[in-house]
Amino acid sequence: MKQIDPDVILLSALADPVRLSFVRQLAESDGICACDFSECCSVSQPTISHHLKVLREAGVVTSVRQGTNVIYSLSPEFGRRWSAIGASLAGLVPIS
Amino acid sequence: MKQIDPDVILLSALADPVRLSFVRQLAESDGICACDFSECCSVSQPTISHHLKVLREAGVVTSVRQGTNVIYSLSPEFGRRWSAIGASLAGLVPIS
DNA sequence: TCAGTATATTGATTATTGTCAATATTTGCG
DNA sequence: CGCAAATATTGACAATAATCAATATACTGA
Repeated sequence: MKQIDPDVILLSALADPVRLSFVRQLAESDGICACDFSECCSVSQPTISHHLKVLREAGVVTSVRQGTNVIYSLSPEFGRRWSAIGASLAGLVPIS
Repeated sequence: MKQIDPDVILLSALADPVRLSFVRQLAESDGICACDFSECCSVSQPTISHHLKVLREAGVVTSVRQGTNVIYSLSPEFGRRWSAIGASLAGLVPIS
């Protein structure tokens, strides 16, 4: 069944050890070259590219080209979306 | 690959449309009988039981028996865990 | 204890997802 | 243009997860 609920898409994007590792790295920096993700998780270049695509389509990350490189960053909307889901699921206070 | 990261386990538990629907319902109430989840998602009783087990083992819900029924509730720790993950991934302010 | 109801488990099947090798595309530079 | 480097896509396969039918277990009340 293809997902339509954007929250399920977002959660699915994060629910993978490789992708969550990527996001954790991105949370610590202002932008990471796709080529630098290969250091962490012993997966192939196509697999890295695939995971980054999943994160991008879920709205977790954004990307910009710089020459032959592509720089990935956390999406500026991600924090707000996380907060909103937390508000609806656990009664947390959403970001205003 | 079996998951060990508890955050991946938590996110995986939520990253399913049926389970997220259950959690949304639980967020609106103080406790729901397992038998009452059958109304929403047109899945069989064993499937409901399976999904509730996934949520329980991930720490999202807790359960208590009341007679032949089992009442499920959101785990009291869930909000804090959500908040902590948001803090680490998106720089959100964690619950104190 | 027995019958009835609710929930859980087992086993099998199907659907989805992660992974890689091979290849294509994009970009910068002589 | 032609080459090299970085990233993306395709196609195939393996691993994982969702689902159900059948069955087992737990509890209540007669």
